[in-house]
Amino acid sequence: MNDQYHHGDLRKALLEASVELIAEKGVAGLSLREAARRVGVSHAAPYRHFPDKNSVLVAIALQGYDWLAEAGEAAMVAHTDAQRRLDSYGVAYVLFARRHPVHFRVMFTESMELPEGVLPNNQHRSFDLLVDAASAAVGAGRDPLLTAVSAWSWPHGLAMLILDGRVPSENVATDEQVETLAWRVAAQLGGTLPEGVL
Amino acid sequence: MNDQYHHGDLRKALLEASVELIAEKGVAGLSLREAARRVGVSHAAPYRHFPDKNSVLVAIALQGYDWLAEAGEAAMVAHTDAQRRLDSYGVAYVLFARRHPVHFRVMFTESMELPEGVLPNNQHRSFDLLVDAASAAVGAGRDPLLTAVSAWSWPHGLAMLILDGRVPSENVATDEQVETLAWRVAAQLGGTLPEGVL
DNA sequence: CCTCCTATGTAGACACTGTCAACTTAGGCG
DNA sequence: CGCCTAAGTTGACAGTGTCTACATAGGAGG
Repeated sequence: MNDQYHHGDLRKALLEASVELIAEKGVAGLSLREAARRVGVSHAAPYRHFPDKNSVLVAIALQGYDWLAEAGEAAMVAHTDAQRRLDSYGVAYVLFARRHPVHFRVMFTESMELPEGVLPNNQHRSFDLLVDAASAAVGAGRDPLLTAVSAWSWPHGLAMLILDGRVPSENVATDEQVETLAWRVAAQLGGTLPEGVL
Repeated sequence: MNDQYHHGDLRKALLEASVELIAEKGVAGLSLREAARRVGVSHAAPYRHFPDKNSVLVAIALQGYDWLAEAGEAAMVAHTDAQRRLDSYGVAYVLFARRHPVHFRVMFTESMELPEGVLPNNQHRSFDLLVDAASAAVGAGRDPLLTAVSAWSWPHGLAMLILDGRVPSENVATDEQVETLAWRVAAQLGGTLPEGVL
């Protein structure tokens, strides 16, 4: 009986409905009124939980950054070799984008404006991870920034291209295929292929 | 005296105003009515030249694909070594994104839907170029698709990260810096640095 | 030179959106 | 038990994309 006046956890329900909506119609297709409608609440109710539409996007993005950090950590912990750790992060990055396409898109959508002070320069665990791993992988005298940017660029691009349907779909039909492709790209770009990835 | 009833070339003027608007407020901030207003024409006038808002985005994107193809060709023609040609394409790709950020964003924005039959699977000169160069760079028995995807992923990611302000801005303040960074990333990812790029 | 046809423009309407202000209600705390 | 406040509602406003009906100008054909 929580479909009364007071909803159980409207904030959460709205976020879920928003993610669904974005999955259906894209980030630009998100409408707070439609989300409210789906949750069975009036059109202005969302404003009791979010100051504006952008804040909904921010909430989804922050959730995504956390998940990405977890996935990256989990992937790197299995390896000790610095380059292998970087590659693992990259593969996990691509796989994350594939498994949470809505969150990934929102994280990097132009129309979402992060509040001042929150990741103005990528100050988030998910990015610190990358920078730390890059520093560790850098030989004396090499540039950690360059290493980090390189290690970030290819998974970011690959993830985007896959989500945009720019990689022939028969090559990215399953999560396994995506993971294999990511490893092979990593190898092609200077890493070494771990055993058992073909 | 073309501020009469009939505008000189309203279609072109609208496209220019749209690009300006997007530069100011992002792709999501484009409004046909506002563009019409800036051009000094009524709110429905754009519909004499474009069936809908999406078509404006498509027109901008197609323009961008053409420019990208030109830039890629121009960059590759100077080199004969296959890997060097691929890297050159990548660097030109990043530089293109930097010089035409609006077009680049529109080209890869989720909210633009290309009409059926136009680049459904990247059938455009700009992408053919890449695939051809990849095929040429592939040793016997290696996978051309993998090579193309790899060679596309890093510039695409790097370009996106730069445009999103995710690369510390002091490292990408000028076109020269961007070009140098792109070359260094290419080298870091398996290519070889051409002479004179530091 | 005049007339009429059509491409190009305008005006007005509709449904939808984000957002605000004013009102209502329910549920927990004194 | 009553009241305060967090949470939800209703109604309004400006802005949007898009449609339909109307207006006009400028060139083609007589």
